[in-house]
Amino acid sequence: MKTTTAADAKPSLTAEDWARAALDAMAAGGLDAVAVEPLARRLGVTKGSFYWHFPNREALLRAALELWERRETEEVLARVGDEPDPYARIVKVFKEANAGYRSGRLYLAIAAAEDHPLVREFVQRVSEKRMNYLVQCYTALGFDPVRAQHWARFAYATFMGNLQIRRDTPELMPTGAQFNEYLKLMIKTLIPRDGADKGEHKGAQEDHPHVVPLQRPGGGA
Amino acid sequence: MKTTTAADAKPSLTAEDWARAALDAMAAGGLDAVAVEPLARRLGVTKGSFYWHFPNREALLRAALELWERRETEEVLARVGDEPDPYARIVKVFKEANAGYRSGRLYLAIAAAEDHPLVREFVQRVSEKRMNYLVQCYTALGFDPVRAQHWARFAYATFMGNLQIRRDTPELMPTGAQFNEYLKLMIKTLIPRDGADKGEHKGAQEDHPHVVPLQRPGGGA
DNA sequence: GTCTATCCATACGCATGCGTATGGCACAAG
DNA sequence: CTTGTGCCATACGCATGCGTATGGATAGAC
Repeated sequence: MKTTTAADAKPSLTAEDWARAALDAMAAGGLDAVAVEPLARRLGVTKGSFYWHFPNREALLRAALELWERRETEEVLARVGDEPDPYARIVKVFKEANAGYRSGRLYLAIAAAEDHPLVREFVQRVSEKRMNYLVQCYTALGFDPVRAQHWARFAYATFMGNLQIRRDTPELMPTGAQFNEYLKLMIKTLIPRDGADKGEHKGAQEDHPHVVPLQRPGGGA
Repeated sequence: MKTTTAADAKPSLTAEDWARAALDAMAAGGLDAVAVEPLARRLGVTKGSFYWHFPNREALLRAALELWERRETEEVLARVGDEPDPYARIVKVFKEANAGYRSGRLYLAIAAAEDHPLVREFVQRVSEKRMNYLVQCYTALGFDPVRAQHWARFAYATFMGNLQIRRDTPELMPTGAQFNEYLKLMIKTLIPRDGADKGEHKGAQEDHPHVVPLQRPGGGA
């Protein structure tokens, strides 16, 4: 069996193995947890291995952040995939985001080290990509640019805040049916039916209605 | 003149001076920035001073967190003060929270170190207090307990997410009139007029209408 | 079998932070 | 003037992490 995570499988590590381990450490203990010697111990080797694959700690950090950025964009594409309905796209993103806790936790850990210039650079790119995706969704729903920006920011903020709540005070997050109610409330509130200012949407459907309002197929990716 | 912040004024430091400096360091560089020797340098003294006021670093951390918790609760009380209208209370909290960036940044820095048991304890207490306050507001607006919880969590998440956005990608936050539009949108969306499930509120007033719906004076503090 | 490149271990110097031990200095009490 | 206490400096040992220098092991090339 090849685990590629423990200290037994591969007789020879790769740079990406180190990057993966660095991301794990980051999620667990923040930026300062990305230390060469502890990572080496966890990988079952010594520093000698590390300084063969990387010139220094900064290079490892960069590799880890690049891996993270790649994962993030791939995950977003894999999650929403080929969903044509912009309404369903937002719903999918929101549900997946609130379900998968691991990726969000990693984001919070990385973003907490925004004082590091390299980290800041990556965090900004990833955040802007996410926001742009949401802006495109709301634009496809018929919102004018300014209102699409506002609603996208609103939804993104709510999404990020839920991550924070789940991490800091998980007992404040409901479970089971209550959680589904909570999700439905947010989705219904955060996705008005059109770009008009009044009369948001008043029908309470089952999961999400398939009333594709604009259906703009040639979006992006 | 007594500055109590630099390294010149008081000939003798107090434990609270250290706690304040620890909070400043926390806001700037996270939990690991609360280090004895760097703080001593910043205060213009040496470790000898610190270990007279505190037995160890953990005690400083506790003192700093206690100071933080005290500040947080005082600030909330000072912000909303004696506002009787629950609608206006939520609006005030929201506006103050989005205006004052410093306190929110500190919260994010502290919450990022939730792996530390002591930090986690304080973060949970502060978060629960804030959430409870919001739940009370929504309850005063006529929401049943479950829906009050949902809306309070929703609003709190949005509030936290805005902090995060402002810290990580400030260029995604609008300024001036755009920001006021954004604020108004969130407030209008996050404070439905009553606890009913349909027909949220359809009038678009100026700032916030003074249509006190329930006016429950004997809330709590 | 020898040679060479790949991958890693060992050992060192350096820097920084924690905690302790001890000495010093100012100032008020007596 | 002495004494004691509050407040701090200095110096030490210890631990951990970064980066470097160098040697060793293994596997394919020839």
